[in-house]
Amino acid sequence: MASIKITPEPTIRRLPKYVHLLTILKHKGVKSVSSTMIAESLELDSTLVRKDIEATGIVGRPKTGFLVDKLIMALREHLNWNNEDDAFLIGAGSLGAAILGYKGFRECGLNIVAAFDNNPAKIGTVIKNVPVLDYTKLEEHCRRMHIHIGIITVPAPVAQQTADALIRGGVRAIWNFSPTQIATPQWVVVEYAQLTMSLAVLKRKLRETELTDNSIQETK
Amino acid sequence: MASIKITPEPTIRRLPKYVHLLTILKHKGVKSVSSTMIAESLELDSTLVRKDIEATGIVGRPKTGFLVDKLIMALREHLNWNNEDDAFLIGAGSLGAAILGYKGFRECGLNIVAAFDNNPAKIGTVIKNVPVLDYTKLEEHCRRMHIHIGIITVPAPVAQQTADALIRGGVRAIWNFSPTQIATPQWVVVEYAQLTMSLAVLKRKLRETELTDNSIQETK
DNA sequence: ATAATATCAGTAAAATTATATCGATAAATA
DNA sequence: TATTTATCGATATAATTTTACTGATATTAT
Repeated sequence: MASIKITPEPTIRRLPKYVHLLTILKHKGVKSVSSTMIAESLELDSTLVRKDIEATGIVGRPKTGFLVDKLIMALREHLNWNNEDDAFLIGAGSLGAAILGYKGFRECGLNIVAAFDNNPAKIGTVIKNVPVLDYTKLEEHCRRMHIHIGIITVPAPVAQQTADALIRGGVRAIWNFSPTQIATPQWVVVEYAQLTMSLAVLKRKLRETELTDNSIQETK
Repeated sequence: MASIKITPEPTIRRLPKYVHLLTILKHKGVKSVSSTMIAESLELDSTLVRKDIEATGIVGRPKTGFLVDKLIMALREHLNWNNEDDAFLIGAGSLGAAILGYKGFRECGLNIVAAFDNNPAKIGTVIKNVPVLDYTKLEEHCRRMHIHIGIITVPAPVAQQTADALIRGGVRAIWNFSPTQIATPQWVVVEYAQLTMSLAVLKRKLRETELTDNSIQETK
């Protein structure tokens, strides 16, 4: 019976923070770190940090904590950052270009090898060292290069058909930057990266603090 | 006694999806919609959708559902998208420029009125119709223009000092795109918008599905 | 006018996630 | 060497979030 311990999403979201903090500590020459210390730096509960670390399989030592080096490696391994995945990006607009230009994804095991667009003026050009290819050839290229990750940065109305093409090409995971829901078979992982979501949280919380600070009362 | 019903974060994150879907329906001429229908489109549980809508205060009618127009307005009101907030963006690099170039934030009640940078070559220029000003004048401008939202797109090592300047200038909410934790007084809302978080979820889930599909067993 | 049906609203239950507690253990100190 | 202390790991509790259930109600069809 297969038994992969699936990691809770809230945990996964915290892990990159740990990697970042630990990397800074490592550069400072720190050799070991306790969950207490991590928790204080990141304003979390220390038990929560220990639980999260548990997911990586690393065990610590009383009084000392965890070895920074080993912990970083285990976290990166758990997040699969040590295995580089090639990916295609579809939609070479301003958002697409920004993503192509961001160097940090390499560090997370993501290598964008080509972009696709249906604009003839863009096809054949190179953006941030990444070639822009013809959208109509997307499926074919996916299959030929065994691409497993597709990044969707096309306008909302064409997001679904883009996803369909990727899936026909054999893609297993889609990072969707369009605001639209896309329907996929269950074996395809879809992660929504929507800044509006994050902005919504920011603006709502700002309002909530404003309202509570001023002690305004809402009806009912 | 002040009593603002604070909305759970998972709910807030789903609300923009509803707005997007409903706006499409509205353009199609649909007048009313049921939670069941929303749930099916967005692959959620219908009770969850109803609970989320409850947060806006809108009530539906049996058999019919909710009026699309009213629901959109209520959602936008709840998210405070109808009140436009002016904001500053600090760090006019590639990520900053991409954010400045994205038109969709206007729709969410965010208006970026100026960018700041410490690079003399950039100061005085205009990026995507937004003027780039001198970073050393940040605090002063914040105070003078009564800016409440700051967007941090500076490199990690200077994120904290940028936040400090914003807070001294009276900012109440910070949208932090740097991967670093920033310390703030409790009255300041901080929202982390980190693509690496989202990517981490994508890559981890991809791995989990790969492992379970192949029925590989992990020790313990 | 009556019956059938889809849906809402409220309550209850389940699942997930976070926090608290406690004994065990390695390091530091007396 | 004995004692103190910080921290781990495990278990238990609490809080949050999601899902399930039930009765009421508006619309549609007969």
